[in-house]
Amino acid sequence: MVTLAEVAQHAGVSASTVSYVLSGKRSISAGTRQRVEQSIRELGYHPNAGARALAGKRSNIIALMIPLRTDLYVPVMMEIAIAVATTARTHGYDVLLLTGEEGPDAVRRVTGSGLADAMILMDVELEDERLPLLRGTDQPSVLIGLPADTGGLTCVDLDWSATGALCVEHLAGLGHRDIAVIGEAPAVYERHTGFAERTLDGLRSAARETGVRLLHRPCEGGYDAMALTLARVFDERPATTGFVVQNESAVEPLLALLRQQGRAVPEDVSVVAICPDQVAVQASVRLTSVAIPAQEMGRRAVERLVAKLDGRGGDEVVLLPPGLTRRASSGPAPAAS
Amino acid sequence: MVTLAEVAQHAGVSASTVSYVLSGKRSISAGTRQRVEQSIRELGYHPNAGARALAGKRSNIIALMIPLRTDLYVPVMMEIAIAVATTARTHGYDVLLLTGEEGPDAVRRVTGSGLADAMILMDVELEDERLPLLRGTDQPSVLIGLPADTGGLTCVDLDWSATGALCVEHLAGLGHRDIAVIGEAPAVYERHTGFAERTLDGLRSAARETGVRLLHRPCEGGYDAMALTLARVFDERPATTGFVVQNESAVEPLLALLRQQGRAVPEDVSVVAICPDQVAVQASVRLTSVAIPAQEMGRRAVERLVAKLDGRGGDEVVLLPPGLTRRASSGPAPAAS
DNA sequence: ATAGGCTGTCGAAGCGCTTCGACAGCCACT
DNA sequence: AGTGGCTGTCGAAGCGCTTCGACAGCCTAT
Repeated sequence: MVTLAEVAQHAGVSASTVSYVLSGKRSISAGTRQRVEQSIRELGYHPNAGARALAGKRSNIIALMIPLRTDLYVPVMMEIAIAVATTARTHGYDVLLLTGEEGPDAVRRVTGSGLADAMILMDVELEDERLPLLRGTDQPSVLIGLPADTGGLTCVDLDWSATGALCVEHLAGLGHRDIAVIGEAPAVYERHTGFAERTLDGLRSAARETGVRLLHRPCEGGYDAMALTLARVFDERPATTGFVVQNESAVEPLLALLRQQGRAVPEDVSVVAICPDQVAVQASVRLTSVAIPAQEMGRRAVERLVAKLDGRGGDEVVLLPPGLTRRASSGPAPAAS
Repeated sequence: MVTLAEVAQHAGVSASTVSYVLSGKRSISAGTRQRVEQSIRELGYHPNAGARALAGKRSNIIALMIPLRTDLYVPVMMEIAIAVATTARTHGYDVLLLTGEEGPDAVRRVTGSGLADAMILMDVELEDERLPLLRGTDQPSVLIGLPADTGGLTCVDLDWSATGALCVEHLAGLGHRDIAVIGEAPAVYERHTGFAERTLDGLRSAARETGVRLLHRPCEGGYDAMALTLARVFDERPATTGFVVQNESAVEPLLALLRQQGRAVPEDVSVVAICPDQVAVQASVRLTSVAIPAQEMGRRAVERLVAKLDGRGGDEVVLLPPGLTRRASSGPAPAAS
């Protein structure tokens, strides 16, 4: 293991000079700088992370807490995690992966041990038990997701309410009067996940404003669950011509079932999905959809966090505006039969 | 921030005594131990990670390098990552998330800086450029996946070759003579990802032994790509009655297309998938499948790694035996028409 | 009664780095 | 020529922990 002192000796300067070359916190003459940099390269020096954290009082590590569950759209989580990791690296930070398993204890542990300088929390519930801890510490944090009370917190999320509204407005604009919403699994609503409830709010208020009828049904993913749900929908509202799907593992089953029932998309029934673009494009019918900007969310979260670590900017709620892309799955409502 | 010294003072002992209570490396009288533990609790003490790493020469962090790409089955990666994180925690380790982006540099950085004590690499290619570095360092590592040359390396993986063989044997045993393999995206084969090539080997040698004809076609995920591939398959081998699918995002499209063409599963055509159980169960036809034991792989990788860190056990290749679960998508080959 | 061996605790050194204050040398003013 | 202000470099003091050697006190075997 090469140490600072060895580099210093090799370059013929003192250890502190090498340190200042590395950090840029004091001016160094061009000649000295070059000699030091040369020595660093020749010796293959890497600063020791522990020593750095100890002396500098910051670890240059960001903790990312991901959900343990896999009932929510996993690729989105993964994409966020990857975006967080790569963005963090561009700012000189590494990412520590925490699972939801430890719960609030993880927050205490990380805060207390100085393992990480800051944290990003995913899968935030409306009344999340980790929030009091976050408010009670001076360690910066960013939530991906919106709790009920955002006071004193920094959050980044898609504007789910606007997302819901957008879907309804699109369908209403095409003349659909009866819209069914295929939602996430019941468990997601039961634990009061913010995005699910907010989407619902947006859907409902847009329905009210445009005067369309809305039927919301949670749905586990998969073919069988979807079949049951769909049967119930048409049972209760035979005139349904528009679907909004928020559960990605219900998308393909829904399309298959509609096909099977002889309902053409988009001639008889229109479908709007809330899902990553990749899913929308790969489906058996290219889906009109509102994208979930996973990368953007991860990137923005890190950027806000780094800003806070640098003492720039304070608490803030960043809501990304949704965008609807029209593809082949939505069209004018059929004439009433 | 509470320090060791403060705990020591509070408990009326020396700092080293507190340290020994924490580490258990020297015997401590019951009374002293209790007083110290009491003080730790009262003060809410957490050892400082940086200081610990510096003095103890180990960070208690495991680095996990996940692929940046998302053309491979993402939920599997995610499940592995989560399993790694939770298993690591039970052994007292945290997990640092590295993306493939930095490539070999990440290995150098982590090794050189003492950021992590060991690393786990995912998405290993047959001739991976990170391998020489791994062999050249004394930092323990485990690969999830199998490179061409496993000398001096520890690897954990599903036995893909046996997996392929199992699929063919199952179909051959049911009387199928013409089998089509729907593989991963072409890019996966082009970069010589071990698991894809090994599966193919297993499929081929089992085909040779059972005397069935095999047609292998790489396939991007999604409906359109699958439609093209399927058309080609039936064009070249009209008598095909068995399918092995290794690309999870091709599973549902395949089923939909077969249905659309009036080919009943499993009466006319049998399908065996290589995918996580969840996918097999959620599909529109409950799929006969060989499971990808993502959790198991993550867990085993950490356990091997911890063993190496503890000086137990050396290099070793752990191949998990595949298991085929018969569900509704496979049955006897139809009588030749 | 004495030597030897345990057990439990302490003090001090040191891990590799950052950062503060000191200061030598130089320039540009008076 | 003298003062003041820069600029670039250095030495030393820690950061909070682990670990080594020392040793006091006690018990057992002779």
